Amino acid sequence: MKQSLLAAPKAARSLGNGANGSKRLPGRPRSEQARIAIFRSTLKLLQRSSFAGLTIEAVAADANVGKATVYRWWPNKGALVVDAFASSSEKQLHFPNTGSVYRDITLQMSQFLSILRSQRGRIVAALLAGGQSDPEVLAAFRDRFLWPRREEAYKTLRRAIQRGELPKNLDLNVTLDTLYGAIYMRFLIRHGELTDTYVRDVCRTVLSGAAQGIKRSRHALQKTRGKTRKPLAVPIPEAAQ
Amino acid sequence: MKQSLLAAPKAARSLGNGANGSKRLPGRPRSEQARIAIFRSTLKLLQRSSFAGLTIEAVAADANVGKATVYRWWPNKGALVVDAFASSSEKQLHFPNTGSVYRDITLQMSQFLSILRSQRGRIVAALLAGGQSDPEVLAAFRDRFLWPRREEAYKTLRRAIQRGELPKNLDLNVTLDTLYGAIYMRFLIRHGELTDTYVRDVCRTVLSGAAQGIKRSRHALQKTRGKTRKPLAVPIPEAAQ
DNA sequence: TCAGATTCGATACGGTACGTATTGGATTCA
DNA sequence: TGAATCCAATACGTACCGTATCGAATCTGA
Repeated sequence: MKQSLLAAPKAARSLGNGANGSKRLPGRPRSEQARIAIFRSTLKLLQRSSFAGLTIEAVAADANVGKATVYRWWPNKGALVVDAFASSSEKQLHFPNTGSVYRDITLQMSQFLSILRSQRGRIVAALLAGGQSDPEVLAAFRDRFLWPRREEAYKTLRRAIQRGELPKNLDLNVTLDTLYGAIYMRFLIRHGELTDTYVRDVCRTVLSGAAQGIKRSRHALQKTRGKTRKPLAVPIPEAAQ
Repeated sequence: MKQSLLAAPKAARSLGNGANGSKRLPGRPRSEQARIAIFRSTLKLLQRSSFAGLTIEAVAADANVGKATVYRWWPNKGALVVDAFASSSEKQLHFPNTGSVYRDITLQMSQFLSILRSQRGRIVAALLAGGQSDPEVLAAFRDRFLWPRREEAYKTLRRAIQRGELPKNLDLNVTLDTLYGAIYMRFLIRHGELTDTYVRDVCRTVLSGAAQGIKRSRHALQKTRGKTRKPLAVPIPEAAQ
């Protein structure tokens, strides 16, 4: 029986002497110390190796833990890596609220970029690479990393729509995939530099395209009449100033 | 000594009884039949497995070829996969010249999409996944797949600039990464459907954004004066008609 | 015609990591 | 105290790695 990477570990035992009110199961409780050490070693080794190069044996050895202990709680490498990554990437990459979509998104993207460029970027690459052979790894990446951030991105775009910066009928997913796809593509294929200038260029292109909305050759005036659109504020690049 | 994946195989021996004018080296010539069979089996197995799951032993067995024969000509799995893929994807994915950037790119993108959705898409995924652990695989993907297509894409965009559909100072790489990044992202993360509608939405967003060019708050009139810009033709989506 | 060079498929080899099983000791509850 | 569960350590069979060796096949050049 295959086990979902998202489900709780194999046994629903409480961790350590957690005072979670419920009855503690008999027997020796799971070692919180071992769990932490395994996560730490997983992330540490992933920064020097790749997903394919990471071995459970090396993780167990580095964490001073029995190999069977790893296999007891995680069914495979993908589950372990996803868990370790998720535990380390919560409460990160929030969107600001500056009153300008362009600024909100470029700021968050720059944060994202600095993560991708750091050692932790290797982990994102490892997850996406491993996800191509294991659908559950990919699903876990989406559920535990992509969607939480995207929920915030939706709110950011909706605020912009309410301000009149973006049209009401904007397809949020297309907009976000176009924005972030440009980042992911350069990150994964590495055919160009991931700079803050690039972030600004991408945001300027996509957001000004999104601001135009659906072009109507005939009915444009009727639709926008009576609604004053606040023009999208996009900065002038230095070279053109 | 590490060998480049792009270089010729380990020995520069001619294939079969090739009448290439030059002197044939002594000894038994390399078997063209074996080479073809190895490529065929590699691609065949990659459609059912992943990059990580593919083994040289399985390829050799499927091709009825000695394992040493594979290792004689390709230093590792990455080199083999890249070679097999490149040999099968030449002369594909050309850009049309319809007189409209929007049509040129949506048409080529739809072609690309149908490849990604087919069994062959698994090979692209395998290359990009494998490339995250092996920089040479990624380099080979760029050199033998990405750049040849991008050269054509440059020409397509330059034609559009000459027609006045796109501004002269357009950053071609940013434009193309934004266009195709949206495709690669959905393809690799699989969080949304890869449909022709998506292709049109992405193209409309990016190209209308690119058409606006660099917004100048003060000097816009002077710059565009005397040059009649042919407006970018972007179709109206059905839902809005 | 034959010697030399090189490839071929087949097979054997040591090495590494896999995932499982077992063992003996530690920790907790009833 | 006994049952239950965890722990680290270790042994095990399997799969694939990449290399080496073998005799047979195929080509060049003398």
